[in-house]
Amino acid sequence: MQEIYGMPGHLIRRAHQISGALFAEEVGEHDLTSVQFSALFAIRAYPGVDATRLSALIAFDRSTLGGVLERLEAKDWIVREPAPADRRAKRLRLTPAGADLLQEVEGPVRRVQEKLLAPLSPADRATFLRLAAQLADLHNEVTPAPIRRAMVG
Amino acid sequence: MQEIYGMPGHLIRRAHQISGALFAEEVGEHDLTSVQFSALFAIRAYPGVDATRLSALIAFDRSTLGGVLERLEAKDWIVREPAPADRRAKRLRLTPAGADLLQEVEGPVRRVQEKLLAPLSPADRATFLRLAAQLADLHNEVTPAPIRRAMVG
DNA sequence: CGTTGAAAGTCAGTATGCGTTCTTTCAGTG
DNA sequence: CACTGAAAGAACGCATACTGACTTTCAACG
Repeated sequence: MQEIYGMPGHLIRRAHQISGALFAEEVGEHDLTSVQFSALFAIRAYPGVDATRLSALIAFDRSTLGGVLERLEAKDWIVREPAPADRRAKRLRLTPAGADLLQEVEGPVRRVQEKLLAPLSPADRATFLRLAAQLADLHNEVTPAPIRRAMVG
Repeated sequence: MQEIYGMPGHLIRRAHQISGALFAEEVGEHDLTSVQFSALFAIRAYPGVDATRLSALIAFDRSTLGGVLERLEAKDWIVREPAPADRRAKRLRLTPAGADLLQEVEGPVRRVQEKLLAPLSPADRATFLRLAAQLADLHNEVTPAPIRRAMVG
């Protein structure tokens, strides 16, 4: 079993599992998941994005994002208004309630990140983040790569 | 958006996403997921385990594991036989086909792990694994912790 | 030996995550 | 301006994940 415990794939799955558990612990009472938080955050940063660009921004699968946006809309945190120039696209915006919620949870979300890295020494935290970012960035071909400097908004 | 891109939670989600994509690329043709591979591997290491101990060994949610085992059984890779001493439990074993498959995919699975870490220098790979293991180990309270030295088999 | 609390599995409900397909709409081309 | 290929969403199917409830069975205890 040591083979599995040492596999990067297994360790990454565990880290993801832990990340989700911590997020639920700190933010779950707001009825918000980490995925939904990322979507709200990105919509605030780029008011009026369409779903496809949003999916690229935060590296979500397009199909998955549909359901996420549906739930956010049902909770009255975002609206999907038709784009004037393109009748296929729908522009996404936060509602006042969505903006309020986002502000409320930013503290708790920061705490999640701190708790997540708490087992590492401060120096190791920086190293871990650097290596994780490097790993993700250099694998942008295999998954929906984020558009860092997209022509959005 | 830089805030999100630098969050450990986001980076870990990306790493998990990439890991899954690489696994599908290398092993997907065998109709096997990374989750199913872990289960098969652990069952081979501990023939006769029950589902609850298996879930602890590989850090799976117990409810989730039910469906995974069902699919493995449907593909004739494992059998669930009633435990003689405890009529609640079902002992898990590989079928010959399951054992064959596992051997077949071990090479490809190793390649997945190598590709996953390929963006890092050899020294950084070791560091990343060490830190990820440390992070996972020291968070064992918040999620189903693996029983490293369980009294199984 | 009967009661009781816990363990093993299952099931229902909700939320991702990804592949595939289909419709609608657009944009470039001849 | 008709045609074609591509883009944007929506919808369907499968596979995790996890919570909570429920049944069956066991084991410990008085």
